[in-house]
Amino acid sequence: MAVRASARYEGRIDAELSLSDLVILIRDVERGGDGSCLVFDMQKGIPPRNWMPAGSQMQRTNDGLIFTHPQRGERLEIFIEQIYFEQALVPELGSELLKLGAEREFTALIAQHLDKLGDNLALAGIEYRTSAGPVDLLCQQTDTGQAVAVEVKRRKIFPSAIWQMRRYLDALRHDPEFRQPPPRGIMVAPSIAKPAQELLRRDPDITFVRLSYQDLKALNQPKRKPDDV
Amino acid sequence: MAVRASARYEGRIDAELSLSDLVILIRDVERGGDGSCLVFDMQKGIPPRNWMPAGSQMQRTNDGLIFTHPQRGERLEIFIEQIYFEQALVPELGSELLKLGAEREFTALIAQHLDKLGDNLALAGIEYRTSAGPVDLLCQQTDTGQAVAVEVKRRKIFPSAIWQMRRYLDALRHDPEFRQPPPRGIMVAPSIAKPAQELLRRDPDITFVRLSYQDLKALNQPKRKPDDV
DNA sequence: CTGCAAAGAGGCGGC
DNA sequence: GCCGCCTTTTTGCAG
Repeated sequence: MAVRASARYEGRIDAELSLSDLVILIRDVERGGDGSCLVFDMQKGIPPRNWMPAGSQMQRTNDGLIFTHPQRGERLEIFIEQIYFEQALVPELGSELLKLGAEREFTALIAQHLDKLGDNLALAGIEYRTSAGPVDLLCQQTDTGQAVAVEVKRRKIFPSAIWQMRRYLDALRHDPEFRQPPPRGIMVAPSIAKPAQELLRRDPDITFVRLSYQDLKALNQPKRKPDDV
Repeated sequence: MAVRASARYEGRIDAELSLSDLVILIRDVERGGDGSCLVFDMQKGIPPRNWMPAGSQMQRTNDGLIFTHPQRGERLEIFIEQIYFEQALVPELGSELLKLGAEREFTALIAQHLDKLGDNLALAGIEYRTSAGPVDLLCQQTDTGQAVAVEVKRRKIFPSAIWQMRRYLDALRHDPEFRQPPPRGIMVAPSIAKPAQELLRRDPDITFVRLSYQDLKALNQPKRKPDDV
């Protein structure tokens, strides 16, 4: 549905959308949808300007449309001035999305290439759960038995990630299985912000290894020469 | 545009979208759009299944559509099996969205009601920048001069927010202006998760004040009785 | 530009 | 259900 309309949302915040040219996607429950509604600017923006969650109820009025979600206390009113076009249809085939290269695969690849992180590392656990949360990879030095927590970021590392690692290490220091010798940490990411690097400079327990998903994928596909495209 | 199609995205990750019933929103630059493209499942989901950012170039092929964004190294191919409908139009009126009740307003309201956080508090700064990041509100005890960092969350507090506060306090302890007497912190939010509460129980420097945007709005509009609706 | 954090975040997996 | 964390996060803001 494409319209010229304004809108008002009340619920988790209050919001007013000015009169503008909009595309509205309605997932009508009666037509196999989940009861959600999305309102987009026709010109720009990835996120919707307004929306209602799955399970909303729709009412048509003289002015336009009203969506309500009583359980969540949300309400979206759309005041339609002009309808450019409207089309209803019943979807039959749902979609499935397969993603490769998200953090899970990145972590799995690193687990296959622990030598890139250092010598004598053996995998002790994936998503190992500490009291401070799950560590992406837990390794152990085969020579000393030292636990090595590995935190993988697909994007640039910021200071909060360093603190996250510090919490994991602190939790491991209270874990009877890994407390001795004192554990250390490795941050793996394609890049690191300067303030985060400064934190590491003063922290003898945590190191940074620069590695991207592309780097690791290349290791698994070593047959292509660099000039092949 | 509503279609039965499959899609393949290559760029920041690799992704494959199965053959399914989809709604495609194309912001064609030639028609006043920003060059972005959004692909939605007709049935469900707030976020798009696939998308391309603003500034992408579109090509029509026999199979369907190809979007490329060379600068960002992204590519989205859509293989169309059936077109349910297609409609092109030129948007004329862009939208503006006014939001009330987001964290900025919440923080501003708290600044007007510091008495709700404790006695003898005076505002020293909004979004006060420490070396660890900006503190929402910085206050000072008028009696002792103690700095009081206030962190405002519009939603439930989780442990990471407590650690965020600890970093701010640590930064303030190194700030010549506020290091003495040792600063303390107040977390303001409508609720707090149990693990976060447990952290606070052991932390004498940080306290939690339960307060929601609705609560504060009510304080500014005290004329209505509770039974008015 | 980088750094940093909010978002009406949504969505996923684990417990 | 709560909790923790990732996201092709996007968006906004300040230095």
